[in-house]
Amino acid sequence: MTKDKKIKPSKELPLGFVDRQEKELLIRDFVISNIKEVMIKYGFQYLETPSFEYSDSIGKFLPDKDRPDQGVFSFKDEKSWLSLRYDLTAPLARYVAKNYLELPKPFKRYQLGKVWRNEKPGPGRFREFLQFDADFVGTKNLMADAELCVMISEILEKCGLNEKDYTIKWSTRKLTDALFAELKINSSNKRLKILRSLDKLDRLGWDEVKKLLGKGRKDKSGDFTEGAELPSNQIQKIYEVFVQKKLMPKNENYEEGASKDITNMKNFFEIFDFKNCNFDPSIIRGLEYYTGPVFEVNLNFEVKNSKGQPIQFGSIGGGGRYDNLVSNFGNFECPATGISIGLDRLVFALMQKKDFKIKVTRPVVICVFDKNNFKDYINILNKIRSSGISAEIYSGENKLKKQMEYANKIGSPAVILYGEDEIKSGKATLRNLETGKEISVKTEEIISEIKKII
RNA sequence: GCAGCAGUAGCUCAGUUGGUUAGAGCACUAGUUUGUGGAACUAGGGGUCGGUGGUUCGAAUCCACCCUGCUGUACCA
Repeated sequence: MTKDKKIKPSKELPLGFVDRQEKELLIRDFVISNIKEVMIKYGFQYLETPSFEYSDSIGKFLPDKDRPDQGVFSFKDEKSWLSLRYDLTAPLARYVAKNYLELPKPFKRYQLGKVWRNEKPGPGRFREFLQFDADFVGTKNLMADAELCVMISEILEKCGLNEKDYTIKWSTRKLTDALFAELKINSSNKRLKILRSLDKLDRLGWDEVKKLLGKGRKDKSGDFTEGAELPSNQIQKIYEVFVQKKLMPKNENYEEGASKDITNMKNFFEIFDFKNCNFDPSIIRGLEYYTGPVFEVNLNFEVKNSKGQPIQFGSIGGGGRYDNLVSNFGNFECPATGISIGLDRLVFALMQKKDFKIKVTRPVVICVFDKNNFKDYINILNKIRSSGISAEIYSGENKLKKQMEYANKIGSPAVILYGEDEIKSGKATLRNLETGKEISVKTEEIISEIKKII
């Protein structure tokens, strides 16, 4: 080892990236296996696309800038800009456009994969995370939108949540379209500002959103956010629609769009006999590409950070209909709808749920007394392993005390001692690490005795 | 990006109005027990006090800038 500290490499992780340990990974595997089961049951195809895409095929155009727009990780090879994908929807649109003629219509696929965002991490939010997406491509039928909600609910309940642990809320973007028509707000900039403000209703409450719609808002750290500068009569109108939920006054835009979406969705939920969702006009979802129904999945139990403080957790996923996204790639009509779930966030929350337990398998440890006796140890080891039980021979070079400490630390259920005394008597010693009880067993009986312990 | 708070041992933190060799608990190592973990006791190792520059006889402590983390907020195709 060198004494010069300056040449030691850093042991820190890049901002927003984390190491994940066994418990979290096992819960993630559990969630994934549930997802796969449900997806097969609902008839979705499994797809994988690469982590990198050409920047422009996933919506990043970089005319004269040195780097593609912030938010994505990008680099330039000899010819083109490449970006790590920031979601799974954009690559899906690219994939569908590329294989349009061959694909069945509608095309139903699901995908699990990491996505990356080059932005500031928050509580439970990282710059690399695992996403699950399921989409219907090539249908205008709102049954698809409703079925996505039914399906996601089935996945969550399979993962151990009960119906009170989560909420699915839905609305349609046509509602805000109708509202903008009613209020004669045509500036897309202003529309966007209003949408963003309304999207914060559940987190901030109406009083704060009201400030955002008007002159602006100061948050609790003292930072000021500019408002949309709407006059108070317009704000009042928005209040009636989105908070009081008195529905829209009659106008053609509403009748033809939002109203149809809403009755359609309600109808399908009824036919599916699906009750665990609520119509909520304040569900907006910031994304600009949504065109119809939108939905959001929220968890209802308290989530804490590593310091034990409760945090604003927000939604674990959501989705909606994006009828124009795929057609960006070509001159064909291609309506679509889909849902995304942030798996790491779901797992993070599941880990904190009191009644949620995951089984971690740890090996029985065979202690080493005599380095010349590995033949016996391996015999015992093979016998245990071939019966399907996890086991290992202590792989270090320490004395018994250290071996016991090791077994204790890894959470091993039991150790097997086979030293001079055991060789003489022909019986191994099996120590239950939880109770500390030791018994002497013939090698043939080892397995049945271990099974009593684990 | 903006704002608030924070950075002292592997971890959690203490460190008085600036004053010699910088502390505790947990963890680690060794021993009490050379064939026995989770308890106890004894001893020990481990820190450029986030970084750089400044003020000072003297800085973990004061000042400036930077870096990192947490929380909120903005943006999020």
